[in-house]
Amino acid sequence: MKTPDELASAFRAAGLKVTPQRQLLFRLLHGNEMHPTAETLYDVAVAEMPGISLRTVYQTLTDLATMGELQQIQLGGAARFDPNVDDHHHSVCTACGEVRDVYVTDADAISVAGLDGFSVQTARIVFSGTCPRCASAVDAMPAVKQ
Amino acid sequence: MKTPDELASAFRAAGLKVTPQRQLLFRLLHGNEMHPTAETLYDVAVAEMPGISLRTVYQTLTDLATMGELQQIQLGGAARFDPNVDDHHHSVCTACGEVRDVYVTDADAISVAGLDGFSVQTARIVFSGTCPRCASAVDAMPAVKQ
DNA sequence: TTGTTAGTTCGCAAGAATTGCAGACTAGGA
DNA sequence: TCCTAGTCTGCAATTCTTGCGAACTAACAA
Repeated sequence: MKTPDELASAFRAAGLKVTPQRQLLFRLLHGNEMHPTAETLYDVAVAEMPGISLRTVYQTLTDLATMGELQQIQLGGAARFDPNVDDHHHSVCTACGEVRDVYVTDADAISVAGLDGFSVQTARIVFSGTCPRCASAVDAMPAVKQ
Repeated sequence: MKTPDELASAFRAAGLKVTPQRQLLFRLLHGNEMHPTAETLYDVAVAEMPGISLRTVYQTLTDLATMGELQQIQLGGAARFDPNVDDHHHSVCTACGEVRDVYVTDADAISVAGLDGFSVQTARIVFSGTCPRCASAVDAMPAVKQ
């Protein structure tokens, strides 16, 4: 994602206004690797700007996603937003729900069957499994009877 | 997914009952490549069994997914269900929303960075783009002024 | 065949996530 | 400073899904 200043310019260039609410969200998102939901981001935003509405957070996130400054990730439950728009993918821990960025190289090496003329714009990979922290938490747990 | 008869046995073996509603759904799902939502499947089911409830469809789909007989796909909007539990992936047309199965080989060839001890259980790829039908529909459309 | 009961179905209400709307407000140019 | 297109907020509405309880029934035993 662009820097807050660059986003401000981009918004003005697009005929959109740069409001304090938007500036706050630009700042909270920049470099953010938490893959927040709208609600999560709202919680943080409210702490800095009491009175900002969840509606505005949704609106701004949607705007940014439409402009391609944000990647929207659907994993079931609330959508997550990722300011990292580099070509990358995600891992999701099925235990704690944490989402992390994953970089895949040699993706061109794979062979795909069944596309039958389908023209691919994006290919997104989601790795599901257990993050190191949750894996060690299980190890540390006392045995549980089934 | 197993055949309806095999599913019936599996359900009984698991201490679950085989009701007419479930048998109908087993049948509607078997070999189904439509990737239906719960609602879509319900519409078809009601036609054959007036009175079956959407609640039961959700319940049965959840049961099947828990048993691993069904893959649940989250793409935003309603969840889709895929009785094909082979190792495969999906393409989604951004124009018409159609979901199709896609088979990827040599997937092991890719290199992944950033997993950092994350233990992968499943990797799912979603290809987004335009299906042949929608692509040709666009070609056939008169030019539109922006 | 009948009785028993654990599991199921159904309808409704509730919950979570998201969007539509309208009135008050304001950024940014004239 | 004024004007106005665009924005913000709160609320209602919508969509998708799940919780719950009463009525029902598959499946097993007698």
